[in-house]
Amino acid sequence: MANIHDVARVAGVSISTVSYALSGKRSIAESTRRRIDLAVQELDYRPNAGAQMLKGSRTNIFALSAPLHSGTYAPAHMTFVLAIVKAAREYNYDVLLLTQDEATSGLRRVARSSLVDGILLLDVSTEDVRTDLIRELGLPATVVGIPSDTTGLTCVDLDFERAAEMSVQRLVGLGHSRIGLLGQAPIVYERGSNFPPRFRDSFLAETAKHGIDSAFIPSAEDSAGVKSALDALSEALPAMTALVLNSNEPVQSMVLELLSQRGIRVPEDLSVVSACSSFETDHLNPPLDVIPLPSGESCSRAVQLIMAQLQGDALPHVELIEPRYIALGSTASPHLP
Amino acid sequence: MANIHDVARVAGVSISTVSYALSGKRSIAESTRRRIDLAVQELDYRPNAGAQMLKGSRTNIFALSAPLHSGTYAPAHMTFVLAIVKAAREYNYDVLLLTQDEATSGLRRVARSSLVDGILLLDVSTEDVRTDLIRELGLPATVVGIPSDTTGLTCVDLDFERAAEMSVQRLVGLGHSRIGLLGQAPIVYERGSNFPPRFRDSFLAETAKHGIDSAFIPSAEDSAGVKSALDALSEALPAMTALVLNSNEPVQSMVLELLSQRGIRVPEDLSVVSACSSFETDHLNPPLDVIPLPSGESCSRAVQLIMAQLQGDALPHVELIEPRYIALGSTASPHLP
DNA sequence: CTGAAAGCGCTTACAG
DNA sequence: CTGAAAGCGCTTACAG
Repeated sequence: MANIHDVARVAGVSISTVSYALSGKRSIAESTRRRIDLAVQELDYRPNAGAQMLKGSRTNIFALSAPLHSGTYAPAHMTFVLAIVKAAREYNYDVLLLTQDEATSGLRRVARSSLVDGILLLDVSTEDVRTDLIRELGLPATVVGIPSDTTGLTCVDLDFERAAEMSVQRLVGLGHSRIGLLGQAPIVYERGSNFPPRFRDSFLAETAKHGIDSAFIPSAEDSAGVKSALDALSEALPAMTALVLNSNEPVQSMVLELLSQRGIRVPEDLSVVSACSSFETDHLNPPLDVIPLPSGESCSRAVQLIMAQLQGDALPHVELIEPRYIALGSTASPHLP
Repeated sequence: MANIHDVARVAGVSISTVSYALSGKRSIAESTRRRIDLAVQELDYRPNAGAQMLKGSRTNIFALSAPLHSGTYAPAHMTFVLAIVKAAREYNYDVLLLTQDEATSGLRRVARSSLVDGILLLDVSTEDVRTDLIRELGLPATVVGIPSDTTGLTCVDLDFERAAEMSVQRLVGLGHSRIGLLGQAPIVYERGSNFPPRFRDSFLAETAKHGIDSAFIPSAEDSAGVKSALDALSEALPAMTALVLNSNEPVQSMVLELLSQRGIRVPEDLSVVSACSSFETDHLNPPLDVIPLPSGESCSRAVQLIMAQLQGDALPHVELIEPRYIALGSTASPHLP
């Protein structure tokens, strides 16, 4: 493999000139730059990553801690992982993937060996051991999600509270006064996952604020579970005219299938909103109004925030992304009896 | 951050002794080793990754090229990614995640900058540009999946042909003579994905070999698509008594739901086999006989094979993993009319 | 606008 | 059983 000395020799300059030409850290005569570029091309030269890490102050690698918790919807998780990689690449950063098994030990290892410049945390729970570790390591880090104690952390996430409010306001604005919320699997609420409870609590607070009836039921992910969750919802909230879904794609599909089987039309008989969904709802039948879970935006912002920390001009803070409501025709004013 | 000189000073030895003590590459007096271990503990020392890369011949990082193709079932994909990371960690390797956007340029970049010791390819298609690149780079590499031209490549995958044979043989052994195969989305077969066609072709060959009737129908993934695929299958193969599913979890769920709705009992009226499935089938209703897609085994073997290449004792070859048939009660002898 | 040189933190022959 | 020293391939003050 060609090294910087080879390039310098071919271009007829010193290695420092080659280094500066490549980094752009000082001005180089046009003709010199041309010769260096040619030599680089000819030799297919790329600076050795190890040498750059050792000498430079950057490794250009981030660690991504992406544990797959039970109950986490894998496609959404995958979407975030890919979005992080994509966002990191825009700053010329690569991503080292760390998983469940090594949640804290792996982070500690890559941090202490100076293998990474920073840490990105995905899928944080309310009480997450990784957040303590991050405080201890003192490395630049961004958390996607909001743990209960955010002291000293940089966090970014969709504003789930606001998303719940938007869902309710939309439906209340249309005249609904009996709104149900179908949630995720019970385990998701128990294991301290951070956003489903945030959504649920805000939903309940907002409906209460408007003085209307509401009910929340979590739902298992198999068809029997969805069926019984829907039944429980009807029972808890007779004459429900609007339904907010905060669940994964198969569950939402099943709900629509069940409604159709029972002759319940959307939106004529029931308005339905798909809230904080990681997938497209326009191919559902019918397409659902949606507040998207903006993985691209969250991850892109997460990377920007870690880059700012690397440059030293950033203070720990929590950043909430404003939700967008996309109407696709699944909500309407309720039929008044 | 403490470096090797700090450790040497605290332990009262030379840096080379520290290095050898940590690498185990030469024998160290018990008392010396103890002092070094203590110093390492006290300083929380970890060798600098960049320096090790530069000086040592290994970076201890693999690149994992894991593009998410349209039509790929994300949970299965995620399972493989996690299994690769887990397997790599057992050899003290970390994994750098590369995605779609940079399929070849990213691999070239990390290879030419000596950032990685080898490359792992996931989800290869029959004609995959990444395989040519791997031949060109000459770096250790393992491909999970079987492209059409395997010359010079090290490949590992479940033996899908054999899995299809096993499914058919199981059913033929029970006396079935009209066996249907429900496949994945049509796009999966068109875009050159490597295993679904392998499974399909082997299924058709094996049923032909036994002289029995069979039919193959691909299936879209939404409930309407599954319904019409099942109908098409019944039409193509009237009086079908056994069904092989080579599809993702939501589709298999929907199939079982539809069968139940139509009063078709499993296995009394229809034997069903779940083939090459990345998910557990024991919580389906009813649980399905399954030939698992062994992501752990494939990935663990993929990493073993790349480690062997690093040690220089490995020749390019294709390695097929023998499928296992797990009976969970969803197959039985057909009712004779 | 360019170059010579120090040094980042290791590993590993070489030497005893 | 241990140490002194060279050198991996860069970056970056320092100097002109």
